[in-house]
Amino acid sequence: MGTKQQITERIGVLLRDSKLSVTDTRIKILELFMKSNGALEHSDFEKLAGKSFDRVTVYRTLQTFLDKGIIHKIPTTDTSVRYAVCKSECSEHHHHDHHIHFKCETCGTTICLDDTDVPPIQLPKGYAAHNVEVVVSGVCKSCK
Amino acid sequence: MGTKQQITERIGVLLRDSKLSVTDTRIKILELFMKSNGALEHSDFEKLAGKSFDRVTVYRTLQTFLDKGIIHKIPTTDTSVRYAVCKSECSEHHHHDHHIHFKCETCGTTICLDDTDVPPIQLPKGYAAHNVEVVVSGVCKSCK
DNA sequence: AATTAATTTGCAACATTGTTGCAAATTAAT
DNA sequence: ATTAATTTGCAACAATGTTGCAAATTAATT
Repeated sequence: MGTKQQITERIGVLLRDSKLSVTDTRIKILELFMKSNGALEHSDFEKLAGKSFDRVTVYRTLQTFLDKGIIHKIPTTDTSVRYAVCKSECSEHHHHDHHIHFKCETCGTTICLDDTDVPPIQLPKGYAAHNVEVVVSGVCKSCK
Repeated sequence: MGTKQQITERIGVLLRDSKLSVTDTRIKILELFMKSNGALEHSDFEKLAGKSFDRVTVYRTLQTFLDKGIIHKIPTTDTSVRYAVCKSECSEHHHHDHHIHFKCETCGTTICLDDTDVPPIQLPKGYAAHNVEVVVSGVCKSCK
């Protein structure tokens, strides 16, 4: 992962590449993503960072990162929205998240299984697929 | 689908089988599910049924139906929760929703593709799968 | 390096969504 | 028909998400 110094540097590059100002909030939020081994939801930022930034700023920052293809959403069956950082192939307006997501029922974390491809799906006649989301739930490596 | 009379009869049987009282609210909500060709979210009930029942009652009714295996949730990437009626194989505490879900980007409806199986997923070593959720988005038959 | 322009942030106020306790009403059981 | 059990609606609250706008920060310009 590199030193804290190096991470901050990498985040700076990432933000500038996305034509975004480099601000404390954005650095901090990306740091949280990189430290975490799983997906984060909105409430996690308040828990992890305390009151270091405003709720509204978090909403706006996450939306900005989504727009720029820096993070992506993971579907859930509850009202929370989970976010994870995209890999390099993602770009503005075009996400290439051809991986599946895994939610551990024991520890609760959701992770991207980057090396597990989404299988081809044979849809009924007349349907055109643009995107396939797969979320597997079960027990993860660390919890078994 | 049958006449309105027949539908009400079927709903009564369904509720009694689930050991639930047969009430106006429950009948009405199940009617809405059966009339609708897609999944419904909470706000739909207020739109479709107006003020005919209380918001709290809807929350509680949907929760009850979930508990009894009458309906199931469909994952989304937003804060809404979508529900659809289960097929007969579903029972209390055990859902067998081995079908995929399709969300049309044009008309916005989400449907169950009951005849499209969830493909097998090869997880990395150490992971155990209990449930696989697949949501495909694209253009549906009616919108193409 | 200082000034200006553009962007981002935080606050306040509000809108929406989900939850809980409890009394009244409805349904089921006797 | 009466009693018991369940369900509903209301009120009040908690949590979550949104918008406008002024102040602060960052980036661009001279």
